[in-house]
Order: sequence, then structure tokens, then C-alpha cells
Amino acid sequence: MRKAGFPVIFATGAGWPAGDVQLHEFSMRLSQYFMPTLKETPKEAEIVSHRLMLRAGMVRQASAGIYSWLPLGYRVLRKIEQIVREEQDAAGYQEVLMPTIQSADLWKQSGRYDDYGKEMLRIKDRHEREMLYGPTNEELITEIFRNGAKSYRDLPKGLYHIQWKFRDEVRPRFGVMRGREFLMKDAYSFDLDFEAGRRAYQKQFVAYLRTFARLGLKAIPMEADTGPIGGNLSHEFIVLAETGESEVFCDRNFLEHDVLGTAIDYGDSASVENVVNYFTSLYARTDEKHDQAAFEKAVPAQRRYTGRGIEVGHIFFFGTKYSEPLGALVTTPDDDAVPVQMGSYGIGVSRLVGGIIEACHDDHGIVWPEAVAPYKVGLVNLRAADADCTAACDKLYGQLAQAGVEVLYDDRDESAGAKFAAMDLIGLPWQLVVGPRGLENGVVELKRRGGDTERAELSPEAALARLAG
RNA sequence: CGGGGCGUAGCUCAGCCUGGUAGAGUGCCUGCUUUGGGAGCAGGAUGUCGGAGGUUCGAAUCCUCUCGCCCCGACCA
Repeated sequence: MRKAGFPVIFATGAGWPAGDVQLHEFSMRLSQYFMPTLKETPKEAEIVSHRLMLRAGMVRQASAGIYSWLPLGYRVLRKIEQIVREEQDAAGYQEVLMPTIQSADLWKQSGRYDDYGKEMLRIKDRHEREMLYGPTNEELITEIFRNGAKSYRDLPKGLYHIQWKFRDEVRPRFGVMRGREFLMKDAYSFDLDFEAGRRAYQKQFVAYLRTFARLGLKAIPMEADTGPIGGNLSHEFIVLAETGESEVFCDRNFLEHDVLGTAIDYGDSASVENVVNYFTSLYARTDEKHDQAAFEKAVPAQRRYTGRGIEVGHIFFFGTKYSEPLGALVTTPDDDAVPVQMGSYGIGVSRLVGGIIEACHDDHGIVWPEAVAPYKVGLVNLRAADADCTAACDKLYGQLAQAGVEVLYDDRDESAGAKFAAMDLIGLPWQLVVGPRGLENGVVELKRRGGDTERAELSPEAALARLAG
């Protein structure tokens, strides 16, 4: 969502109210939006994020663990994706796009065609060739690299893509948090030797800290098992949420450190390493690895934090695990041929939508962090049948859109209660409430969605200034 | 893949035990009245009762098979 240079489209065709300005990038009338909200919770949804996503009209289940994204949900997904993209770019990674469907050949070379078992969705094409819907992309990216880079002069390199993947989970659950089809960012680093590879790993470590902080989350890096991907340098990033699947023990210093407040120079490996060293020196473990005695020894009582969390990212350094069997060799300055050193770095983009809701909601609905909210402001017209009230709303709507403030305008002829409930449910950070009662006194009401119950009556001009500022 | 549960209106669910030809709330449509926290009254539309077979004069209901979905466990971004 761009902040400047936004497109302005004047509607002239049928279907739009005559003379109305349509600013698709920034604004939407609820009367025209496809946002099928539900008053009651569909029975298949157990956990809060799944319930809220269905009720808010963000997604619909297509089949077990597979979802369609409706406009509201897709907007959030794209915002998360964009933040992830910006931080990958900032860390010096280049975006590519690999296919969802892959040939089995490379997977046989790496030996994972058998290892992956039934989780891998196997397909045959019309020529009876063995294909698969990619559960991940190490093999393919290694082949791409192998064909395009031959020398140490081509290193280091970092590539990433954001693509749908499929893992045929035995038991998909928790809505988009544990779907079979999911959107994932995966990045891959290519370096000449272990030391350079370790630096690449550390860059991603910092990029992850920044990414999750920008998403409005507290994410804690924890030493992790390497799982079927293999290797020995690995961290999981766990987002704190009361409803998280695993119990987490950590030093409170994690929660208080502001990574975004620190300027990062990715070109300065010493400063990157400092950040990594700080975070890896603090105690942080999931219940599986938790050692109460070690916890008490490492962390003073007042700094001990116990909570729950959801895994949203995982980074690995795995050296030559794929470059060796797949023959991704580079020539060294001494004219030797050595397998390239690799790491891979995943973020579950679609999972994050659910993860953020798990971390950010209350009894009334979602409470979006501003960075990923589908719209910044919900403009509520309390009396759509009242000409003056509607005129005031229409004016504010146009002004907000022109100012580049993303606004969803509830212009429906519904009861006030229904509108408030819908706004709370979809969780936009600001509610701008306009009713005849306030207008008599020249004021509108501006409410902050969420904990701090910030709420003020002020003139429309002041509200506009506050939101556009 | 082991254990459990559920499929009846868009959504939540009743009816099933004890067979007689389908209901409620909510949502949707129309009209009127309302309007600051999911409004009121009146009228209206909506179902291959998940599917297939069987038993029966007759099946949402009983029997068999099957498909789908959910929960717990093992597994995982």
C-alpha cells in the first residue's frame, strides 16, 4: 500500500454512484464491499483466530486445511507479505518466483523424495511423469543457483521467494495456522565458506527480528531442532500469544529491547553480529527444551517471563547438505571446486495472519496492529438515512482518501449497534464515528480500537488532522 | 495413522431413542416504525435432511457401506 503517488480513479461507468470518486487503493464503502460477516461462529472453528477470520469474512474454507482469501483477509495477507518483502530486500536478498509444481527428479537426487513421505503431495502428469506440489524449495533453488553461478566471484548471493506451498498434513487444524496449503517466504543464502555462511545466517536473524517487530509482534528467537531439513545452526522465531501452542520461558529483556530503534547496517558484519550475540545470550526456550534450574541460574527472578507462543519463522544454516548431492559447485580463487555453503530461512506468511490475531484480539474481535490492518480507519455513519449526517460522512470519506488514509466507510443503512459490532469484529485501529447527536455540537468521535480505550470528541477537521498526521 | 464426535435452511441448532412425509432462532427479501452498542411489528422466500444401497405400505429417523468435516494423540512453518 503506497503512501504517496496513489492512483485516483474517477468512476464514470455503470455500477458506481454517479460522481463518486473511487479510490480503490485507499478506500471502500462497506455497502459495496464483499465482506460476509457472521454473527455466529461456524462450528468447525475452535481457536480464536480461526473463529474471528471466518466471522470477519476474511477467509472461507475450501476443504480441509485449504482456504480461499476474501477481500478483507487478502488485504492483510498482502500487507504482511509486503513487510516481509521489504525487510528481505533491505537485507540484500533478491526476489524470485519458483513454481508450485516441481519435478520429482531433483528430489530423488537430494534423497528427500523418499524422506518426505506422505506429507508430500505427489502428482502425475499426462505423460505419467512424477511431479509434486512443492512443500519447500531447497532442491529447486540449488539447481537454479548451480546453473547460474560458477565462481567464488558470484558469491555471496541471497535469493528469496514468496509462494504457496503444500504439505499434506495428517491433521490440518487451527485454520490458516496449520493449513495444508500455505503462503511462505523462503530465502536461501549462498556463500563460499562456513564463515561467510554464518554471516549470512546472522543477517537473516536480524532481518527476522525487524520483520516481526514491524508486524507489531513480540517474536523471540529460540534454538531449535533442525528437523527434516538438517544442519546445525537453527533458530525458531516464536510469537508470544496467550493461545499459543507451546509454553515459552524467556528473559524479559527480549520483550523490552526495541530492534527497530537501532539502525542496522547489513554491510557491517560486526554490528550485525552484536545484535545476534545479544539475543542469543538471553535465555529463551520452549517447554520441550526448558530447564528450570538453568532458567533460574541465567535469569534473575524479576526478569523471568513465562508465556505461550506460536512458531512463525525458522532459519537454518545447513552448509553443503543440498549443494553436495546436487553438484552446486563453485570455483575458488585457487581453482578448486567446492560445494556452495547454504542456509534457508522461512516465514509462514499465511500462518502469521492467524498468529497476529491470536496475539491481538479481545472479546469483541480482532485488534489489528496498524502495520497490517486492512484499513487504518473505519468511518461509521450512524444515520445513513439522515442527509446531513451522510453529507458529513461523505466529506470525511473523500478527505481521508485524498490524504492517503486507508478508510473503510460503513455507509450501510443498519442500526448503530450492528455497525459498532461489525467494526469491533474486523478490528480496524481507528473508528471515526459520526452521528446526528454529535454533529449538532460540531463534533465527531474518534476511538482507538484496543486496550488503551483512547476516545475523544473533536471537530471533523481535527479528527482528519489526527488521522492523516 | 490410532481414539472420539458431527453432517437437517447462508449460520447456530431442535427433530432421530419410540418410522407417518421437516422446524426454531438468526441471517435474507418486502413494507412500516425505529436508530449512539448486532432494533420492533407485519408479511415472504429458502432444504437432493452429506451420498448410495437395504428393511418397510411409508425412512431425516432403523440397518449396511461410503464421502466430508471437527476434536484429542503422534507429527509439523
